[in-house]
Amino acid sequence: VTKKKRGAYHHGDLRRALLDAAAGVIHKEGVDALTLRGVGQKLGVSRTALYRHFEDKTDLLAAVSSEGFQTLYSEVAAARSASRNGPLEDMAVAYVRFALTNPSHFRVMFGRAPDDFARYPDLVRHSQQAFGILVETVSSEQQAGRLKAGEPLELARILWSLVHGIATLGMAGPLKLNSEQIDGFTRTAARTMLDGLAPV
Amino acid sequence: VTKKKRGAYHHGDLRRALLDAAAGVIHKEGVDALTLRGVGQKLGVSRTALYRHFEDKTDLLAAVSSEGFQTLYSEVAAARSASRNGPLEDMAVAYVRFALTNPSHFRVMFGRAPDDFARYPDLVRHSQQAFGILVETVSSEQQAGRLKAGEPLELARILWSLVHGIATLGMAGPLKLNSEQIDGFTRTAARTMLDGLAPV
DNA sequence: ACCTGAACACCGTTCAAGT
DNA sequence: ACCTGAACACCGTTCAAGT
Repeated sequence: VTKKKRGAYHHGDLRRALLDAAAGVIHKEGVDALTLRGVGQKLGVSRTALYRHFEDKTDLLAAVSSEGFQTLYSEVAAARSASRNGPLEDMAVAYVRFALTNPSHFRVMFGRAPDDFARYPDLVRHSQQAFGILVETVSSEQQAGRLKAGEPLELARILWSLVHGIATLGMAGPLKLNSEQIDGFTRTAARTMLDGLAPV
Repeated sequence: VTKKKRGAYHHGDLRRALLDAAAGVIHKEGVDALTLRGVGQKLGVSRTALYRHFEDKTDLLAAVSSEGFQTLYSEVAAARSASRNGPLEDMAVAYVRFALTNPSHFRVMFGRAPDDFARYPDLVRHSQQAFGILVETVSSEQQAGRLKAGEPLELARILWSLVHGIATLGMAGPLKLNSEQIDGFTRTAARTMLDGLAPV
């Protein structure tokens, strides 16, 4: 975040800078602390400059959310590639880790009313991509005989619910697990579920 | 919501009225639409009358949240008493139904940063009570030989995560299930998990 | 005790005007 | 095109004053 001299134009990639600044505030202080005026000020830009790049505040949040889904996707994909304990278990750990490392960002991605974000095709696409890798992995695990038969979409939804629940509750506190315990808990939960999904 | 003549005192249970009005706005229009001024106006009361009963807006939301946990608890408890398909499965359905029937209320209960609500003992107590009935049920199902042995607290956490994930994702849309499908999905998910939890 | 209006320090957003 | 300050219609919250 570099200041620039007053009166000069930004003339860099202001959109990128706004996105990074917004994500930074969200990460450090939470969504409630995010104000368009504050972000502008931080970049040495007027409070309305933002409207050249985003329709409104929701639009900004949708873009931040969209980038969150891209990060989530790539971290889950990396976990699958480097998997040591089975792809589904390691993907689950990566998902939960992302949530606990970026709790405010995660809340922006999932904490809003569905309609708020439905009209952002980019966001919808990236969130579907993040789910897609799970469905795909379930399918290939079935074909490899490591998972019981059944509609892969349904099995994926069940697994996603479990992992998402751990992420949400672990974050919100009620699970009362610290960051060292959470990995182990996630693995236990995944294995418990997988035992029930083992081939007969 | 009855209007009263201008200038007169409220002199009823204003706290109760404020709580109900707030919950009503949250239910119908979402949390973002909740303003202290609007609630006061709806009750024919000045915009600062509320501060005689609540410290600030967060305090109001904590109280609304607390009542949400009480409702959730009693609906889950009722489902256990009237259970036909096993207590855990029917409790799961009740939990998810509550979330989908009161999505905005549910988001207020779970969607905030943990620290926001930690300092409200009433809220903490009621949310723990809601979790307590699950731990207790897991424990009694184990004693009845219908669940495999193990730390009941851990098994309860796993089950809670699954059910909470369904509630959150079902609500947010990504699960893409309508209210008729969600019951069936919840039952399937619970059974899938329970198969893995069956005694050996 | 309980309630009031006025005032303060903020917001997001619009818009005519500048370069 | 991109950026600006002024203005508008809101917020939550504080506070001295009323009954």
